[in-house]
Amino acid sequence: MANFEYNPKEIEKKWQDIWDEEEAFKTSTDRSKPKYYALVEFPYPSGQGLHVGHPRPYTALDIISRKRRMEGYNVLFPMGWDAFGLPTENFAIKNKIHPRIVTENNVSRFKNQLKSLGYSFDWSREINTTDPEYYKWTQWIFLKLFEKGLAYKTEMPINWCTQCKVGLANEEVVNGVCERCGGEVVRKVKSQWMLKITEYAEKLLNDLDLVDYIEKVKISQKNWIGRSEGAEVDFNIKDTDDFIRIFTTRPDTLFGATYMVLSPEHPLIDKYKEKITNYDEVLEYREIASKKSDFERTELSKEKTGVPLKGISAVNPVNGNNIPVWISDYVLMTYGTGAIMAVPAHDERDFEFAKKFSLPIIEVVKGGNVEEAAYTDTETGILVNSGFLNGLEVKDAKGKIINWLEEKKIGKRKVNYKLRDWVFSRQRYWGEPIPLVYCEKCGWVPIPEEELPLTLPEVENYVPTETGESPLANIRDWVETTCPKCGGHAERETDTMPQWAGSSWYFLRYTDPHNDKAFASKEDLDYWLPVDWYNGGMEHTTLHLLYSRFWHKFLYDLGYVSTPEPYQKRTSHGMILGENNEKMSKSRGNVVNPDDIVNEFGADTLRTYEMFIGAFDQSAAWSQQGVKGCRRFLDRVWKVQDIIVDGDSFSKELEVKMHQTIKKVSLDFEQMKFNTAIAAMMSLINDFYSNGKVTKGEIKTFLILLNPVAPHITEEMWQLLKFEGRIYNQKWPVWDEEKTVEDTIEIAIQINGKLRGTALISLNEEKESVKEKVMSIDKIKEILEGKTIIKEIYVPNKIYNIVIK
RNA sequence: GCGGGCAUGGCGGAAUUGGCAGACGCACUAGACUUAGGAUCUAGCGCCGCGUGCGUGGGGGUUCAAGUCCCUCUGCCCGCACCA
Repeated sequence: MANFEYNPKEIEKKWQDIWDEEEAFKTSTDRSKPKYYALVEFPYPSGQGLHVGHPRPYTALDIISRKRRMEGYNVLFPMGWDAFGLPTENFAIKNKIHPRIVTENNVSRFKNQLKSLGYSFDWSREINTTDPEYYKWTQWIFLKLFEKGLAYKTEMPINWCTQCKVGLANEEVVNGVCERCGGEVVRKVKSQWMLKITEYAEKLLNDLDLVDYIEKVKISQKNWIGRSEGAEVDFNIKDTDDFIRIFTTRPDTLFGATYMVLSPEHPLIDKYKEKITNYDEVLEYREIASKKSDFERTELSKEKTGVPLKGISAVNPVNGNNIPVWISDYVLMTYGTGAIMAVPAHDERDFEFAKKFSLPIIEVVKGGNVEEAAYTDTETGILVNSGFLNGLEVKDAKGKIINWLEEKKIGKRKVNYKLRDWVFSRQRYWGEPIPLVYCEKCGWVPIPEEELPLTLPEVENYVPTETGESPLANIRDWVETTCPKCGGHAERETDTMPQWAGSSWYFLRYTDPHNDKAFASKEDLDYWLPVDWYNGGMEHTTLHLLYSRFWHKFLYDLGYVSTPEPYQKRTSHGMILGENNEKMSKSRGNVVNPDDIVNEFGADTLRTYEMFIGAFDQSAAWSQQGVKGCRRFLDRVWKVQDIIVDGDSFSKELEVKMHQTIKKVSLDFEQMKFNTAIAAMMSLINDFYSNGKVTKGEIKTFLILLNPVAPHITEEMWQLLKFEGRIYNQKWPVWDEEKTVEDTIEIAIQINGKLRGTALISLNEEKESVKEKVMSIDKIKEILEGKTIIKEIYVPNKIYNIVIK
């Protein structure tokens, strides 16, 4: 029958064209169907093209999407391009090609590659963050944030990449170097646009309860937000009316505070420069600290450094003791109040500092030896040396001292977050222009909505200026403009937005991508949101997820979207490593190009292998041999055509196996256990061959099960076997639970827990009758000879265990 | 340092509530078909001293029964990293 070879090259192109022509995967406008929104992270179209890591999540959700369509859902499964960003710009600078052209080329390459893999994306909804029709709305959302006071400009030390000459968010600094280029990062003070994500800290944390994210994603969100409860306490600066406000999570240890530490940047230092007798020394320390990158600050942490503020002392409010004030870079200006009370007896960092500078250590919680090490246990300790707190447990002491502080109005209960506001400025060309102008008279003024998008001007040169200004700053006729408010002279903001901007709301645009009246219509947003299943890499689980949740919540508060959370479910895929078990990279020479796999083996083989390679959420090493095995499987699927016989139902021999496989594949797909689902299908194919024949009913079901994984070969066979219509719009098969179990079962016979034989029994056979069978087996009789049976345990349909002495 | 994850044949990896460890694939071995085989098919394939033997990183425990539960130790991977 199959007198021709399986030829993926031919059939894959053929079916991709047919699907396009038939608009097979175009999202339906039929609102009567239940909706399903499946989302994968849209790629950054790099110059390298697709690598084999990309298809892993795409294939996974393509499988889910194809299955959902067969289950009767109206499915939205879109794709687009996160195309602003540094690599494109750097490439453009180097090769003197406009980044728009570079982007176009990269996108077209990526798109061809994705198309060759047969994904069921609705390409009519393709979006591109660099398209003015798209970034118009990115700018629009920014203006809303500005309008609501959530965008502000401030002078602040930022991480400055000396190589890219660009400001980086904390998150983009990895191990002290620039995440993208690996260049040195130093601190530099610049005026920056910031977004007040901290205002949403509590909601971003609490609403994690509303969603179904894998646990490790929730944990990383929580850690990043970093909520901690404690108190703010004011310490009087002796002989002044000023106070040093500190934040502590251990107000119970207040009696043990023997000195204070300010961050080197703390403003009170300037205020009291007259009083500080060693001010030169202080300035010198501050200078050194500011030059250090965050990385150096932490790297050199083995040894604490600091300078006392001579001439200044503070008063511990609980006991009136005078205590010295120091500055040290282990106290960060960006957390809490930039100042701490130091309790060396019960904080490791303070302990280390106190030991180095011979500062007093007072034990206030019993349980350790505070001469040897800080005692930080909060569960068991009892307060000592602490006046009215003596004898209390830590948790009770905390409550009591906070009440006391609040009564005396020298402190209050306080919640702090590690999360900081989002640095939203980039001094770069290839990003969304920030749609604000600065007017001497009116200050920062948004450009009118009808003038959006504010497009990027054409420039000769994309290199940032030496001073760190964006290249836009050099285009005077773009910069110079009039104030929309007063009509006077004004200048445009020349910073652009970070790459995170466009990806913070792209999932909303997919619901209505061509709308020119709104970022998406309320109707489409209401129907499609939330995203039912969002899969992406672990590397995006903190930032992208947090940022896009923030924007979504902001739009929710404004009434534009109707769900408090954007993504109902979030899963994560593991990385694909090279054959040598190392991360794939050019320099390691272990990169596998998906095009080569498609050419040699076919897209269906690539898809099958990517899903078979191992547990979806774990990293897995590529194996060319493994790819071959999957191709061999598809060859065997193809050749099954030789043994097909008539019959719409399942044969008696295979009925149970068929139902078991339908069940296994259906459930495994849902749990992203693609590897075992494919294993089950391989096993079924093996059974087809050992059975010597397959009915049309069996092959039909098999092809539908395999279709989400290998859509081309199954579509082709469906046609060759003259089944009706297209496989892509068949119904997903259902299993009959009763038919998933054989009526004859082999059980294990154990003696003292060790396997000593097996017996065939009928399903749910009574213990007595099973016992008879077991006791009649020669080998069992032999072992039992002369022994005493103490106990017999029968687990129905599983084991029969005899305990003897 | 803190948080999370992992450890099973030669390799990738399977194993509901504890219930026949090693599904499925790769590699390997033997045979068949062949001028040929890096194609295909058939069979075998955890280890050894071949036993009433041993075996899921090491040690201990609970249980009739442990990869799975508890205690403890070791090693690897990924986040975060002076967050008061």
